[in-house]
Amino acid sequence: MKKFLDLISEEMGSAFERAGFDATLGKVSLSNRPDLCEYQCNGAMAGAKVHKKAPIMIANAVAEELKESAVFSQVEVAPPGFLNCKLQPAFVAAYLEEMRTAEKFGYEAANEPETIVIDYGGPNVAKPLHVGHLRSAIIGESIKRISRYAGHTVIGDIHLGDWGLQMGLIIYELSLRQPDLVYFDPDFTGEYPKEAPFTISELEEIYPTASGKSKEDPAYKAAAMEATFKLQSGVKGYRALWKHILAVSVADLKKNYATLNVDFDLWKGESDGHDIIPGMVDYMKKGGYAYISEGALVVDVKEETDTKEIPPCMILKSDGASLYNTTDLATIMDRMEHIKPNSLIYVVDKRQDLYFEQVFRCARKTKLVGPETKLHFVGFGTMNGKDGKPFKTREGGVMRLENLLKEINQEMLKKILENREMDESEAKEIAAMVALAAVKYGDLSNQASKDYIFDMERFMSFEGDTGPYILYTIVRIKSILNKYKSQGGSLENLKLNCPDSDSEKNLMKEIAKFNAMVENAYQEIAPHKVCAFIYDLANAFNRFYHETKILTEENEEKKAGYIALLILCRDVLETCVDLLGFSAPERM
RNA sequence: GUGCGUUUAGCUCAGCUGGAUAGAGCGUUUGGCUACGGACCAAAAGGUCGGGGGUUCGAAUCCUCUAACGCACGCCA
Repeated sequence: MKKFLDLISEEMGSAFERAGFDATLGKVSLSNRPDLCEYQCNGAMAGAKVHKKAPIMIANAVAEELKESAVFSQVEVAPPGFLNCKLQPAFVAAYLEEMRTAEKFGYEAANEPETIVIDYGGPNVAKPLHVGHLRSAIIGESIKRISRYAGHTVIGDIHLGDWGLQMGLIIYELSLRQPDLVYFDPDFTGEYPKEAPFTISELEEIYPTASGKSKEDPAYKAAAMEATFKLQSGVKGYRALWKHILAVSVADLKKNYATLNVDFDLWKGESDGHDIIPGMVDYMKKGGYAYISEGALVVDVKEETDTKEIPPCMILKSDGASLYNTTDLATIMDRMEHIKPNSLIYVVDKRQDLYFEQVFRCARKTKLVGPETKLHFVGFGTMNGKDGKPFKTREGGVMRLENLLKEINQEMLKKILENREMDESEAKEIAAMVALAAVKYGDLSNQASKDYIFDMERFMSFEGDTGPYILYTIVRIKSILNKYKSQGGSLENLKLNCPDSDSEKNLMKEIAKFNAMVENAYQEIAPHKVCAFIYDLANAFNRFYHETKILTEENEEKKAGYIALLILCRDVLETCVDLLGFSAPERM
C-alpha cells in the first residue's frame, strides 16, 4: 500500500501540476498548527523562486484546483502561502479499511530481501550479565525484529567473549583447587567426563577470585597466561575443560536472555574466529596490507580526508598474540564467507566507536568486505543512575542483571496486587510482563546513541510515556472486545465507519502512519520511532475511548464499526510492541 | 592536545531532515467517575532551543566561532 502522506501528496502534487507548477512542490506534511488544519503544504513558498510568482498566488491557484477533491474536504490559503488542508472522512476511512484487510496493515516489505547480521549481546563466558549488557540486548533485539518485519533475513549473533585470558584464569584456578581432575593429567588418554566439574554459581565465584589474585600476584598471572596459551594451542584436557565452562555458562545465559525475551540465532564467540586467524594474518601479509610497526603487526587505516590521526588497526600484538580486533576481523571474514550478508550491524557501546572505525576500514582495505556490503556501527550510550553517573548498586558495585530484574518484578507485583485481585501465580506472570515492558520501553524510547537515565520509578509508572501505559491501553481494548463478545457480538464481518467525530478520525489518522513509521524506523535503525508512534496512538485511542460510547451505541452498524477500529488498533499496537521485544497480557 | 558526542520548560526526553504560535511526560495548579478498566481524560502555568555571528522570504534544524560537560585517542575488551 502507498503511504498515507504520499497519497495525499500525490493529490496535492497533481493540483500543482494542473495549475501549471511543478508537481514535486505538492509535498504534504502534518500540520504544526492543529488549530488551523490537519495537514499543510508549503510548496507554494518553495516554488516562488522557480516559478517567479508570489507564493500566495501559487497557493490560491492550487487551492482552486482542489475544490472538488475526493481527498481534501477543505483547502485554505494562509499568508504568505501556506496551504491548510483537512481530509475527507470517507477518504480516511477507505484507507483504513484497506489497511485493515491487508497483509502487515499494508506495509510493503522489501521485495528483494537482504541478509543482515546483527552482532549484539556480547556477554562474557563465566561472568554474570550485568546492566552493561542490558542495552545491547534490548536494542539489538528490537533492531532484529524491525528488520525482520521489513522483510529481511536477519541473523542475530551473540558474539560471546569466550577466548581471552579470562578462560586461562579460570582453568588455572581450577587446577589449584582440584588438581586431581583428569583434565590436568597430561598422560590421560581416555574419554573425559560428560558432566562439568562445577556449577554456574561456582564458576561465577571462581572468575572474580582468580582475577583478583592475578592482579596481586605476578606469578599467578603468568601461570594463568600459560594456561591461556595451552588452551589456545589445543591441549586436550584444557580444551575439554573449556568446553565444560562454555556449556555451563551458555545454558545459564540462555535462561537469562529468555527472561528478557531476547534470543539469538547464532551463539558464536571469539573462539570461532580463532582457527581462521592464521590464514587471515597470512592473507593480510601477502596482500601487502599488514606490516610490523613497533613490534606489532598492523594495517594502516588512515585516509586523506581524516581530520585527525587515526591509529593503525592492530592485527597481532608484539608477542604474536591475537586481540579484540583480530577476532572481530576473523569473525567478519567468517561471516562474509559463510553468510554473505548485505549488511552487518554492530550494537555496541558507543565508546568503541574508534575501534570499529578502524576495524571497518581495515576490513574494507583488505577486501574482506566489498563495497556492496554495508557496515553499521550502532553505538549506544551509557545507562546512568538518577544522579547522572553510571548505574550502580546502592553499595556502588556493578548491578547484576538478574538482581535488577528481580527487584523490578517484585515492585511491579506489589503494584499489580494493589489494584487487582488475582491469584499469585497469575499476578507474578503479569508482573514479569509489565516489568519487562517498563524496562524495555524506558530504554528504547530514548535515542540509542544517547546516554540515558535509568529511573525505574518513572519507567514503572502507569501514567505518561511508559511501557505500562502502552500495555494498559492494549489491555483496555482487549477488555472491551471481550465484553462485546460476551454480549453476543461477533468479531467477524465488520466494517469501519466513516468517522464522524474528531477523535475517531484522529485515531484513524494515527493508525494510518504505521507503514511510513516502520519504514523510517528500519531505515534509520531507530526503535525509538516505534515508541513515539505507539505513544501517540495510545493517546489517540484513549481520547477516542473517553469521548465515545462504544458498547452502548444503539446503532448496531456503527457499533460494529467501532469494534472493527478497536481490533485494528489493538493489532497495530501489539505488532509494534512485538517489534520492541515485549508483549501485552490479557489483563493486568 | 586532537577528534567525536551532548547542551531544548523545574526534572526526563521528542522535534517528521528548513516552515506559521518549538512539543510530550513527570512535577505544580484546576476541572471531570450513573457508560465499555479513573492505572483514565480535559485545561492552565512554565522556553532569549548553551552563547555570538552568518546563510534566506523563513533556522532548534545548515555554515562559522565560542563555552560547559561527557567520551575516545597502538599492544584491554
